Amino acid sequence: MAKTPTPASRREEPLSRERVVDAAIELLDAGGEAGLTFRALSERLATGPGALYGHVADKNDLLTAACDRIVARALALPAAEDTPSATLRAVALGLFEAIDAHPWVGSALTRSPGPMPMLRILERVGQQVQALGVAPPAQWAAVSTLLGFIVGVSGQNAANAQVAQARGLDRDDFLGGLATRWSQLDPQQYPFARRIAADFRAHDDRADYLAGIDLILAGLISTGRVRPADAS
Amino acid sequence: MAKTPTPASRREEPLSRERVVDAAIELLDAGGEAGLTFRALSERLATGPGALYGHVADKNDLLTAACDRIVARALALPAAEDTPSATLRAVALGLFEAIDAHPWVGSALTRSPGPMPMLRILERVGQQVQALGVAPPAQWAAVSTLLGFIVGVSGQNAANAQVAQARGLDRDDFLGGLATRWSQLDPQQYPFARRIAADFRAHDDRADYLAGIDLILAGLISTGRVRPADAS
DNA sequence: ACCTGAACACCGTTCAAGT
DNA sequence: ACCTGAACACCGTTCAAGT
Repeated sequence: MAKTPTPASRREEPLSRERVVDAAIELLDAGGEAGLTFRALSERLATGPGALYGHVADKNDLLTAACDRIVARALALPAAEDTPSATLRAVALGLFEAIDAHPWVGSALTRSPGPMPMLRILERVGQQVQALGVAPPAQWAAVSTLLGFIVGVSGQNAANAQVAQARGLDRDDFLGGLATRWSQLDPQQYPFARRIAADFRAHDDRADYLAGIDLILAGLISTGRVRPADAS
Repeated sequence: MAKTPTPASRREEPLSRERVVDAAIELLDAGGEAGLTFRALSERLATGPGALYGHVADKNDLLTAACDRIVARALALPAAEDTPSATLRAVALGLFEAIDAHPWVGSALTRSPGPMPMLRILERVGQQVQALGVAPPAQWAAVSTLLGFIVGVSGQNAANAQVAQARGLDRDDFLGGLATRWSQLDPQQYPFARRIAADFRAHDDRADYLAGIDLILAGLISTGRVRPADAS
């Protein structure tokens, strides 16, 4: 029932945008998007709420900056692999895991399409698509498919985790409960959901995610946009 | 500068969950997620804010119900086509257009993974995946890929539209502005974004979205999970 | 049984006053 | 120049009082 997990970092160094964003990430990780409050944040930084506006335009700016920090870190991690498609898989998995660890990033990413965070992902994914040998006219469609899939599925997965956490369940109990409810649906109206329930209970998010990436890569190969040799 | 576009529906019939959700959708369409307020909603329904809690558990319940209404309508529309993949494309496009017309549905969908709206989409997409002849063990991975892509890309597209609308720009001006900014990026750090900028300016969201669906279908075929004859 | 609307415990944001 | 923190204009939600 601890209201303040860490008593608050004392005020040694002066306030800075970096320190504000760091503290915001801690609050977001601890309490989700609802946990980020200018009052809680200023308390943690041992100052008044008004002081934050010297380093951050508004709450949206703060959320985007926090999101960007996580994304930048996640993209910096995976090294170049032997083949473009292996690197692409590593980048995609790195993002999946970063969003899984910081579920609020999922919704924050979708909200701010213009600025930095999405651009970083676009660049990293785009470079691999180009390295795969996709011709310029087809590059945009390939990148937009991959981008949508990566951000969409990672965000969905994180949302699942958030709901589970909010209800105090672990992932397996949450999926299990959902699967049980599906298996009890009206067979006339929901035949597929009923039948898939068991597979859903046992599924591996990470494996399915990577399978999706591979499915898209397979599509790029089979439509002649990538030479098979270029995809690991 | 009209604060109340429609003066408010007079109170003839009694309050009901349906009427509350209908009014919520109007507010959401008019002002996005920020436009939905229990005060504005109760005013529109000529009652007090407290009265709404008789028909709706809380704001999240209301948002999910509104989302579900839109999704149910969108899924009811597309008729069965000649082939499963053509039907799948029609369903996917119907959702894309519904989310484009009601951008708040994008984020609402991602937020509530358990309940109805996602289940409806899962069922509809799942039935087509099954009709395509995908074997049961591979069905879940195929459905989860399609689901993530459909919801992810549609939501991303809607978020773009929302940001553009919030800044008072039309879609072309918004994309054009983004493309211009990309084309001015540092060529060392963002070579891909720079080069893709022109294609991005000219791209067709709907066409790219359908191309993504086809890419995933092509992947299902080439990995032997679907017989080519079964995909239109 | 259902509605009403004031009241409660919060928000993000601003801005005069301080240092 | 930068911080402070009270004040403003809002929220979602509750609940005694009404009908």
